[in-house]
Amino acid sequence: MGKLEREFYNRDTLLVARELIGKYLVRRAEEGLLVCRITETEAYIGRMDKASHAYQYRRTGRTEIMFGPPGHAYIYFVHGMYHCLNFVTEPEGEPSAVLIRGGAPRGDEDLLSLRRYGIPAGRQTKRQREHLMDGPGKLCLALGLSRAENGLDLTGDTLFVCESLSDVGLPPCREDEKTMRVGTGKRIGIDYAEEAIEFPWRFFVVK
DNA sequence: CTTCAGATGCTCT
DNA sequence: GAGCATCTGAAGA
Repeated sequence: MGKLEREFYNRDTLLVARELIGKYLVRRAEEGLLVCRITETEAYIGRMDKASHAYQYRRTGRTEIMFGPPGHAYIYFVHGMYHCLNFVTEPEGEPSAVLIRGGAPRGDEDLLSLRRYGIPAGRQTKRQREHLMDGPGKLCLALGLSRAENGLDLTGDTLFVCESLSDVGLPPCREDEKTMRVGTGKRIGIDYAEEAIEFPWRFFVVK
């Protein structure tokens, strides 16, 4: 129980991606703890995956962090406007990561809403409430993550994953107590990846 | 509900 | 210079 340790990430990327579903992502910010339940992930394995930035061990300034030890954040900038959060997996030298594609707000929802929309949760429209962090770019906005956080050690205190809300002093969430099933499917937004388009490497919560 | 154009700038060749 | 692990609002069904 408690915060996930480095050995959790030092494993097969598909297993890590699947097991992250339902766990809690915590970011310690200046204004307080930003928390969400992880609801959607995708696996990327550089060794043989054409969708990975590190395909065939392609090592550049951007992919460098994936070649290091597991349990670190890989955050990159896309489409001129957004950021995507990943967790580095597998032993050092095997460039692999899990993309955090979506979350559900937990804890103080005002903090998340202020980061994402600049207004407290109570002033959100229904549409805003339902799409607060249901995509990788939106999730980074709500959690206040950008390249400044690239490389953060997930075994530290500023960005980490834990098993239970009680691990960060929050009461349990009714919704999360229900038995959860994990769905799988093709990854999103990788039309360039040829045969890798078909890999069922996306994982998500199904009610 | 779905589709689609446009925004916008870093990253790699 | 081309492309991108995205998002939004508008318009149509």
